[in-house]
Amino acid sequence: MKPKTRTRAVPTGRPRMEDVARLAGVSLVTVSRVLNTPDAVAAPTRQAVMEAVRRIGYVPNLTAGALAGSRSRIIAAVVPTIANSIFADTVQGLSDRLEGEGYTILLGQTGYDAGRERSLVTAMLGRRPDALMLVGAPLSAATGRLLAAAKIPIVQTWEMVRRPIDHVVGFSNAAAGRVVAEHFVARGYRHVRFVGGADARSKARQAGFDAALRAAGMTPLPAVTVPSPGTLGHGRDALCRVLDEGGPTDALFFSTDVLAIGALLECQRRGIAVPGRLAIAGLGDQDLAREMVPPLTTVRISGLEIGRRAADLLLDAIAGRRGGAQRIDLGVQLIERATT
Amino acid sequence: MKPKTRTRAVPTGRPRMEDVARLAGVSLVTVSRVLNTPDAVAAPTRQAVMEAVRRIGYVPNLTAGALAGSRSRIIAAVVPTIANSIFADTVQGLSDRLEGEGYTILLGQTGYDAGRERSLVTAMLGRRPDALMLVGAPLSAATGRLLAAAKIPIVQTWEMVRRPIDHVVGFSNAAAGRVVAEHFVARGYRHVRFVGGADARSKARQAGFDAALRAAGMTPLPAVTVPSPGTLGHGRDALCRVLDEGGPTDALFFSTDVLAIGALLECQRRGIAVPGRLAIAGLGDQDLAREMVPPLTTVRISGLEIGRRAADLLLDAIAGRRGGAQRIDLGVQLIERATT
DNA sequence: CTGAAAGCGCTAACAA
DNA sequence: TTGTTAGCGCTTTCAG
Repeated sequence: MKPKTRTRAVPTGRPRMEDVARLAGVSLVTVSRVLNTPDAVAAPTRQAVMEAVRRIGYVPNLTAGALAGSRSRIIAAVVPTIANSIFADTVQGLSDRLEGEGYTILLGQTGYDAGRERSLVTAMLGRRPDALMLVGAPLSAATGRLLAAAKIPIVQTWEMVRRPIDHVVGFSNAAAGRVVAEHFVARGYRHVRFVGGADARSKARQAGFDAALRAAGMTPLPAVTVPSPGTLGHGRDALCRVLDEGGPTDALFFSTDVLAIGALLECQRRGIAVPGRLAIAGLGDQDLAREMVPPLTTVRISGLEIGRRAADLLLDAIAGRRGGAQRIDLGVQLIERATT
Repeated sequence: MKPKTRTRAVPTGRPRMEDVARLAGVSLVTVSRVLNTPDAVAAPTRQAVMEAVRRIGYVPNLTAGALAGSRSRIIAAVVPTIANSIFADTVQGLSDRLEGEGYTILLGQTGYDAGRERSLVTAMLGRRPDALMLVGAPLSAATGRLLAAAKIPIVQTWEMVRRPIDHVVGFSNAAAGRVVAEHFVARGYRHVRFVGGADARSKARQAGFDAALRAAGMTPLPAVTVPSPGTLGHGRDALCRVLDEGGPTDALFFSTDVLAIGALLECQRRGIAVPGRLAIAGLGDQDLAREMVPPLTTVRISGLEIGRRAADLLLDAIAGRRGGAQRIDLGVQLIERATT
């Protein structure tokens, strides 16, 4: 037994392209072509190869393909959190568009933590994705540098980031705050207040809200800060705090629908008339906002659409279509319903 | 200029391990060791390498690592849908546990479609994940074969699959239906009905529900079928259908909290007394179920816990700990609240 | 239209 | 503790 070149690296044992080639009686390259550029191969050859693929249950090793080729066909998605959140819609939109194009989604959650974001992004970049989507601005400069150095198409979402790394698909969070403020003013509310998290988007909504109030000659009451991500419980707690303080508050703008609905439900429990005693507005226009009794006034934002547009942008960028960095502002729209 | 071995494959242009090695004055393997098994390298060497890594902003190519080594450090997660769904919690739980261990999550959605599931699983398996989590049983035998042939740890969740591929972390959907049925019987409801989707888990809940009713000498009214994934709108529509038919229905078991809440809100809109005129129960015990007014009777299922346990199981299996296939039944618990 | 050769960037065995 | 060597499974030139 001649010990021909002892194998060092560990083989996987799974069928390889070479096995398919042998069975089909063609060379390995031909198999590769059938799989990647079928039109470049004669029909009979193609069929023989496909048959062989089927027979041995060959599943191409995309890791090897990614290493050898230029593209990994992986898109990374970085969101603050996925559970009970509006970002799930964005991931869905992104994924729906991309799966059909042969891309796979790498998902990561930062939990609004800068350190976690950094290690997450490092790990994802290590997979050499063809593009990356993230929500908002990086939580730290280090992450920003990492992203910029990656030299791949990047799309930031959910806000019109000031100094974008590359593309942006979002809306003005300040404008969202403004339209609610203007609505409150028009409705005659005078003691209004913002409730939201400490994250950048929430702060931007608050800033826009406060600025519009001042422009109308009003002084916003101090904001109520809640943890991110917002939950129904946080919305309820915020309402309790406002009520317990016993101030003159007559309208509340919550940074997200979830918070607003948590508060609205607490009002129902306590028998507080909405909007009679207290007006409530949210942001997101989730299904539940429309279905609530009474239906919630909110700012319409389509997380799904953000995801889809981000996907389209990334696809174009990967293909080398379009010129420079795009900045897509999806705009905001106030949906006036019964809680204000 | 001697044209030494013209490069064929396309280099990425990003710094490689070799670049770090040169700068640190060590060999390539040493860099690899510093990154993977730092304890196997002398402290001064390690520091020199780390410094070099920092200087040139080296991000290890995990694709190359996966190809050369045995592990990809990728875990695939296959769920029906992620937006507005209980599965988002499971993905979160899985991801929370796994990220800390250096794994990255590949996410895919089947949309309850067998064909899409098949191509999705093929694509994911092509990335050679170290393990895979999926919700329930494969939608087709073809997917099942693909999964079994992958020879990696697999965990099926959200149901105690009859013939599992490998591990299972779930609960008995039939038992969930049963506890609700028994509760309805005990409460004295006599004209009860199931509302749910056409997916396997929903059907199992219905079967358990119907069986328990028959065991109590009752005949369940025909079930109302809604599309999967369930939405608030579907719940509302189902309620409308039941009401329009004008039958004697006095209690409704919805396959998910979302459906139940959609119906509950419609009851509020129509001024239908719950549970006076109609009792409503859901499944999932999402935050909203507890916060609703009145709070919803439901079956507690922790999607987060399912994800966490699945992650733990997979981690053990990858490490070679534990013996055969595990079957973890998290059980079901009826949470009696005010809607029944 | 098909094939041969040359890597992609890294890890694993082996030796020093 | 560190270095050398031989691949992992595929795509990409370049020839034919």
